Amino acid sequence: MRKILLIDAANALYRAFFALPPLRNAAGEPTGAVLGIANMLRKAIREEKPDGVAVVMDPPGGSFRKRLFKGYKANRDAQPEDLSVQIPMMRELIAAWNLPILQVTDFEADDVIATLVEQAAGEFEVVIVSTDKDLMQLVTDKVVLLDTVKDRRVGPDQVVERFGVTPEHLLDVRALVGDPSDNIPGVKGIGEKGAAKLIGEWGNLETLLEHAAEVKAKKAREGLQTQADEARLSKELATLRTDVPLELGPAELDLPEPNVEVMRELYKRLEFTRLLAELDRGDEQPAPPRAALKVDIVTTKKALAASLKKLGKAKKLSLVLVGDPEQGGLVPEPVGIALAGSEDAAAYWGTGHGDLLERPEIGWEDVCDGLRKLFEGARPPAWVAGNTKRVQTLLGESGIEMCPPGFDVELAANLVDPAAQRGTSVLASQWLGREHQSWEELAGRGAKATPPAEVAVEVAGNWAGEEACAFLALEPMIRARHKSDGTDTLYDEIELPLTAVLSMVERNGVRIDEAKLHELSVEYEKELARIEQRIYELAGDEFTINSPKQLQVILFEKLSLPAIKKTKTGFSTDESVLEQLATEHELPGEILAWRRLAKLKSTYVDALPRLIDPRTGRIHPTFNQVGAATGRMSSTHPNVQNIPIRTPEGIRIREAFIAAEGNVLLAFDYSQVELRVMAHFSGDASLIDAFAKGEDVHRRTAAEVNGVDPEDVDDALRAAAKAINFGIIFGSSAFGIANQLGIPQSEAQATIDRYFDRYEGVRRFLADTKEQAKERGFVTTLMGRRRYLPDLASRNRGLRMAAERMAVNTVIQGTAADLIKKAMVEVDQALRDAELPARMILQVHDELVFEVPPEHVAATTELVRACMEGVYALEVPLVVDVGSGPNWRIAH
DNA sequence: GAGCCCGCGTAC
DNA sequence: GACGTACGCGGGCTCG
Repeated sequence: MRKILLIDAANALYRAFFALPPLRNAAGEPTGAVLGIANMLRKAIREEKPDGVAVVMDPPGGSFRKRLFKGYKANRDAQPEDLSVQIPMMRELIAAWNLPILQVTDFEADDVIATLVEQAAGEFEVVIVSTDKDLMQLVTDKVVLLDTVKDRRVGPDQVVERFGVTPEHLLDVRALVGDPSDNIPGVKGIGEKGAAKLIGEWGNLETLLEHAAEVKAKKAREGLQTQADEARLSKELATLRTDVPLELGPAELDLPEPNVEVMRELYKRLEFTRLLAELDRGDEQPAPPRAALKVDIVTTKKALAASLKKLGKAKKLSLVLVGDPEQGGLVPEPVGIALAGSEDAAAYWGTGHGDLLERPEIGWEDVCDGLRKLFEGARPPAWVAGNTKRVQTLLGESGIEMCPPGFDVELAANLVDPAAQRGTSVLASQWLGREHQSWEELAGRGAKATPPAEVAVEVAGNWAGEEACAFLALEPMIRARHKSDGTDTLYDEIELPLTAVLSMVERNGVRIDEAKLHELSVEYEKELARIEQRIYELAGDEFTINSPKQLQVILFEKLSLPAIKKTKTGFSTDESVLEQLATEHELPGEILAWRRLAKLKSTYVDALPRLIDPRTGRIHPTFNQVGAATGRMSSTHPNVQNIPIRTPEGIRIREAFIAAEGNVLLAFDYSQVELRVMAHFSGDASLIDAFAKGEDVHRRTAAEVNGVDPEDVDDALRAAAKAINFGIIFGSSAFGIANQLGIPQSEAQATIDRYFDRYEGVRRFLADTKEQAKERGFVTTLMGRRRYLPDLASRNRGLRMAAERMAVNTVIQGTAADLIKKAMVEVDQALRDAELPARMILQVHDELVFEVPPEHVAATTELVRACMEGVYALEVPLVVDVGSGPNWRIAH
């Protein structure tokens, strides 16, 4: 029997897009989804050996279903720009294969496929490459769905397994369940399990609806009785048409010869190196999915000695630690470590694995001894890891001070494309075209995950060894990319050395005054209870104050206060709304007061003590060196970068961040760093002059924009100027600024216009930045950090404008991040050189905090300030404000 | 109960 | 639609 292969292009494209890391070629074009399709086509044709192939696509402009039901697919998100631009590339690819594309106006791809299946009935075997549930109704013993990614086929048995009914009954089940992704309503209260049971009992939808009253489950019965029409509509929507007019029938499909020349050019342009190599080899066999790899599983002292001998010869070692994922604090002891000296061989030293059959006889101490032998010699090998900061912190805690790392895979990949931040091991495997699981895929995620210690030592070892080898293979590829992108200096001189500095910052940690927080907790508790009673009195009812949903009922239904703003799910009760309502009723003001205290209590006062490490009595935040797409860092467990400062109640929390016994805190703050960066880039004469003279820039701006003397600028004028200065950095519109200042939009616009008349250079900088970003598809910071912004080319105005704001903001925010990161590396070195005992303990975007004995305050102040101010010669001076004291409130 | 999203609020 | 970058809390929903 002849076999035909039908490719559901949209399904494959979406799947590849979301499953694969967002690869790009050097020209900045996104290519990941097309690579996915290319692999899928190659694999499906090679393995299925079909007699005929067709690619099926949805037509532009939707299908007849939209007329049946206005809401059809209405809740779909807009197609991401990075995906849209890959559709023409996909067409090029299909053309190179010489495959026909079937696309019929007013019918979806699913209908085309159903029609082909109908026409093929009995005469052809049909393989549909798709994971779409709607297509499962077509499955028979001659028609299967193929998932090339997971290598899974869906036949009648799999449908029964998945849905509990045979394919013929699937439509009825789908009618009840609906499909949120297509906005098909279904019947509320009935899920997949319930639907299968009901259809199993009653045979089909109509019979079930007739006997709805007899259904036992209350929710389902009521649903069926009230939503019969929805169910029928859902069924109609999910029913595939088999009468689509087609230019080609199953008998006309064949397996054409691909156009190798066209394909080669396309692969070259898209930089599909592995496919290209395969094409050039004329290789019919696929490249091996896994590198042939040998992992030496070491669990005995004897084997460890032998392994050490072998590894001792390597000039470079790649390390992969296996252990519990960090939950903040100083990470726990790992259960094993993989070490690879070459791309095809690794060792895994297992210690903590609990296999009963082969419990390792070596312990973590033995591993540490081994590592010392390898790394603490006179000429230690270079070393590489996925997250070198974590390795340094963790081994450091075990008493092994590692030399600075040679390469950090996650960091390096981030500099190539900061948006590509998910699952680095997976991403890594994509660069190499090699299958490699993430740890989550191997062991599961969250509560259901197998703890590392319970994963068999061979399994963990093979995984870790594979990853270690992959890192070695990745290094030259990513380095080459850095070189061509111009991110190599940023990487070598700032980001990589910074890992060691941050590792130390995390290990230093911050001392917390637990007693003080406890006091605050008790005090806030009392006050909250008091406000709570008052709120219940005013509301005339008890409710969960922290629930916006319940609060809406009280405010807008019970008290009939005016609803001012909407959120996605209802009416907003945020601060600005409550502020406005406070003029009409006493309750909103009390809610605000309650919220402020409750926020402080739950997020800081009560949460911080729980993070104190009992071994050090301090909190040890984890810094994500590339936490933000702009290059800024972020912090977790806790987030030390959003500790309150603006309100009197909030600032008391800073008093709980204290210096170690016999020390003080020293805080260094870059003054107006982002505005200075803007002055530098724009070359704006007036702005540069203001900074050169050390003036108060906001005051100067207010004076210039309003044509008055700086002495005559009052608080309101200065505040307005400040809002505009910051607004420029954020890309605010008149609307945004008007909102923030509570002035009419026209007035805000007039002020903005006057601003740009006075600051011509700033206007030009904004325009130039956007224009260049559009040309290149990305922006760069002072140190060459890149951020791709594909939405700059979007046809959607909202998306495009947002991307333009990000472009400007990234240049400024990212440059400020570059500067402080560079300063951190240099300060760290300078403190060592000067042998000062100051310890860096915090970074808050434009601020560095140190802990230092009082007798060294003067020297440290001098040295750190000089480093920070001299980090880069901008067109304007960099100025650092310094403060010191027993706690962070006073030091800042 | 775990996991996720939402609304909200904190910082720079 | 309208101001950029983060993290984290409690409520509440879904799923098993």
